[in-house]
Amino acid sequence: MQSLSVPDIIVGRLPLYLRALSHMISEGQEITSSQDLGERLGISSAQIRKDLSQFGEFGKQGTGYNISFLIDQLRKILHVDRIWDVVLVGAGDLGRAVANYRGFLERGFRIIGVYDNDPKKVGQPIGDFVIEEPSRMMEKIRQDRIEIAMLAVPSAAAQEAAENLVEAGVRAILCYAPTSLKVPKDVRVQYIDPVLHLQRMTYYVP
Amino acid sequence: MQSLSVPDIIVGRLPLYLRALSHMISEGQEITSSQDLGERLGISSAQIRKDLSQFGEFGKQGTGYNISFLIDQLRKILHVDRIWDVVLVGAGDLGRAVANYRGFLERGFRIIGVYDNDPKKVGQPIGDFVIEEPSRMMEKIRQDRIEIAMLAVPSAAAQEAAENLVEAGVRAILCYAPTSLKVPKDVRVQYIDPVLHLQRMTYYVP
DNA sequence: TAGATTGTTAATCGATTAACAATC
DNA sequence: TAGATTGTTAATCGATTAACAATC
Repeated sequence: MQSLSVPDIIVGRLPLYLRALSHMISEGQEITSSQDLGERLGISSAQIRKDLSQFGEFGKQGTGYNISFLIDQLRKILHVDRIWDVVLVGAGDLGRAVANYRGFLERGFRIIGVYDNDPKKVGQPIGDFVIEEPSRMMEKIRQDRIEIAMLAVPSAAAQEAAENLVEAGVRAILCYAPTSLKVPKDVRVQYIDPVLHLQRMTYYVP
Repeated sequence: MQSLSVPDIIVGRLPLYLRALSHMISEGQEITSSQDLGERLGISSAQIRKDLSQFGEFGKQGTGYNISFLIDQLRKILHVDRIWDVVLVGAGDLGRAVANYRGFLERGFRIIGVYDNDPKKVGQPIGDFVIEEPSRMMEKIRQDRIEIAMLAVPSAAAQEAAENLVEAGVRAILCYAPTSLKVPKDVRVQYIDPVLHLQRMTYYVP
C-alpha cells in the first residue's frame, strides 16, 4: 500500500479522518473537500491532502472526495475493513464500562472475553459476558489467534498481565493503567491516562 | 515561569515525567538522571534535559536530579501544586468508572459533583455521589468557580453539554465522547477515544 | 468555459539529536 | 582528582505550510 514507511504521526491522524467522515455520512453528506474536513478537525487542508497522498489518489480536482469511497479506502489502509476480536483484561468499574461500550463494534473491534485474576469475580456477569480466569484467557488467545488486548487492571498488575498477553501471542495492547509497560519491540502499546490530559490543560488554566 | 511561550508538545510531556518520577519515589528512589528517566519512558536523555531547561535549572552536574525536588517543580509548573475541583457530566457506565476512580485525587483533581440530564438517573447514587440535574451543575460551576469538567456523555449529547459548561464558566474539558467539540478558542479541550488508539495499532498489525 | 480543488513540489518552520564546556 | 551529568549550542532531521500546475 505505501511505498516506504509512512510516518506514525500521519498514521495517527487517519483514524481521526475516518471518524469525522463517518460522522459526515451519518448526516447525509456525500462529498467533502480537504478544506471542509480540515475545518471540522482544526487541521489545515494542505496537511489532509498531504497525508492522504501517502496512500494514493482518492479525490477529484474541482470536486473533492467522495466520502463513502474515502471511508472504504481508509478502512483498508488501517486494516479495519474487518472485525478484530479483542480480549479485555480487568473487570473493575473501568472494565465494566469498556465491556458495555457499544462503540467498539461499529468501528472494527469485538470484545470476545473478559478476564480477571480475582477469584471472587470469576463467574460473575459483566455486560454480556461472564468473567473468566487468566488461564482461560491464555487458551483463548492461542486458540483464536487473538492479536489485540485491552488492559484495564490496576497499575500494579499491569506489567504482569501484559507479559501474559504477549506470551500468549497478543501484538497490540491498549493500556488504561497509568504506567509504562515494558514489552518486546514488535508489540505495540497505546496508553490512555486521563490525568495526563488534565495536567496538560492546567498548565494553561492558571 | 517561562520566558516566552513553551511549545505544547513539551507541555504534554511534563505530566509523563511527573508520573514516572512519582513512581520512582514510591519505589524509594531519591535521585535520577536524564538518562535513567529517559530509558523508562523511551525518550532520549537530551530531550528530557532540553524540555526541563525551558523552565529552569533543576539538576546538578555529575549527580542528576533530586526526584522530590523535581516533582515539586513540575507540580508548580503544571499548576497541580493544588487540588482542582472538577465536575463530571454523564452518569452512564463510563461516568461511574470515572466517579469511582481513585487515581484523580492523588494527582491533583477532585470530583465534586456528577450530573446527568436523564430524570430517571437524577437522585440515584453513583460512587460516593448522588446524580444531580444540569441546572444544579450550572449553579455549582458558577458558585464555586469550577474551571474543569469531564464529559462522559454519548456523542450526540456532547456538544450541547459542552456549551452549557462553557456558558457556566468552565475553561478546560476532558471529553470522552468520540466527537470534535466546537468551543471558544480560550477553552481547552482534550479527547479520549480508545478506538482511535486501536485503529492506529491495527495499521501495524496486518 | 469558468470555478474549484486536487496532488505535489519547494520553502518554511519547528522539533530532535549530538556534542561539549561547565561543574558538581 | 576523576568520573559523571547537566544545560546549552549548533547541526540534523522531520513535519507543516504555501503555492501552483493539472484537471475535473
